[in-house]
Amino acid sequence: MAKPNVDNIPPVEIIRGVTAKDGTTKAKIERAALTLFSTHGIDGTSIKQLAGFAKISEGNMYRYYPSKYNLAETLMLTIHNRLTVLVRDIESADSGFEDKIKALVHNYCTLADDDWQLFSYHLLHLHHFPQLFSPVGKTKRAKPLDTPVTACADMLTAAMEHKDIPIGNTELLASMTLGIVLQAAQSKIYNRLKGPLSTYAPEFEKAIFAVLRNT
Amino acid sequence: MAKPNVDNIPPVEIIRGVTAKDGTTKAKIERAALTLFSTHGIDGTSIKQLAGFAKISEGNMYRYYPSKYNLAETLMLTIHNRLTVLVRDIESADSGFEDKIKALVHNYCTLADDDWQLFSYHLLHLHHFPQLFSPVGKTKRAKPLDTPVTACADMLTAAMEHKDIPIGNTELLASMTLGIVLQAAQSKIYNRLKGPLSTYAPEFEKAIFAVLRNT
DNA sequence: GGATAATAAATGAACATTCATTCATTAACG
DNA sequence: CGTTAATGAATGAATGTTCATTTATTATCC
Repeated sequence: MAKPNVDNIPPVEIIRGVTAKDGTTKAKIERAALTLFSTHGIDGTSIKQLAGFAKISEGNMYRYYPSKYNLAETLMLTIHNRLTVLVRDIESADSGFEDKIKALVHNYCTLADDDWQLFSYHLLHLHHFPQLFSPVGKTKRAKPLDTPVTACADMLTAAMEHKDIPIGNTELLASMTLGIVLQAAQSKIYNRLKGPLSTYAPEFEKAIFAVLRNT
Repeated sequence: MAKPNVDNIPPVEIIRGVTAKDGTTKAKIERAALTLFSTHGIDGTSIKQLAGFAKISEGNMYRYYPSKYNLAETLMLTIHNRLTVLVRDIESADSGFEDKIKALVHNYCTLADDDWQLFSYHLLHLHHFPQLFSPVGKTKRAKPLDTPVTACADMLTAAMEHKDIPIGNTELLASMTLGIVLQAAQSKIYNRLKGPLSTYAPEFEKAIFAVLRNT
């Protein structure tokens, strides 16, 4: 298998084009990958299984992706960047803190519901790509990748400066509030919660405000 | 690789004996497995790598575990049962709700800190073992396995009956409150939070109470 | 205690199988 | 016809597991 290439990060506009659900061969490969990678892991899924699920030949896979790892990485970058952009867009918007949180929860849930396979893949297998979350690695990488958690932490820092919420450990608060939504998402994957994630958005909002305003 | 055996669940007293940190061969295998499985995944770790890390021969692995999958499953069952027992013990204790939550957070963090490798393995790779979390699978399994989440949900149900907290969706509340702690743990794995998890126990308690008492 | 026998632990090469990837060939299509 | 898409057999490296053999430890007997 090809080695990870940390610097192979397609620009967002290209990324946005991936993971369509139409019947093209590329889409069939991507949907097969999301399904099988999510349930059996990347290393636990073979090219033969992917090709079988997508109902194409093994060799034809390589016309669309140069390696299994590149396929897995591209999919992960897609959702990782979408989520990051989502948070950054809201962060830079011209609205009050309360509205921002509400928009954040709503958009996050909607994005997850829109492509639950892609979202699950991110939730379950992000740790396969250390370069995507490690704050500043040991390598000489000039700019560490932006992440949803970092973006959330930045939002909280700004909110503290504007005295919207009490001063606190931003990394910790970002983790705890994100955890409220993400663990519920995990419970949905495990069939402990039913229906779209958006169903629970009002509860998420209330819980997040409760945690953040806690002195 | 040997297939998963859902019914191969050692009793708790046997489970408790595993994952020592002494220099015995079995312990060396288990520590190597926890380290490599956590970072590279189960399917991403070969017997050769395990043996190399543990500094024993490949063949000798099979004197202590019949297969790679059994090793991975045994370790997962160990931590999964420890966590479940931890919650159940507190649930059945004769103390007030507030004290139970405090004890829960404290013991959970302490257990995690005591064997961070084992805890991380559980957090990152539980989804490799669907039989451990799927509430009631499609199989004719008589008794679905007890889990930490189920135990927490039961605690919340009791608390609602005793009017310690407002009525609500127990599964959702269990997810959200667990998420507060687990996402922080994940942030610690990703080096976004420093020091032992117990450091943040008081913050966890406050956040959990804030969420649970939220009307 | 020291020599010998019995048992347990450990090794690493050998095995069949599976893997990701390549490539010569064929099919589809404008 | 020429170009692109698709196939699936072929390749060699890597995989999990087995096993004959060696080494270490423990037990037995004089």
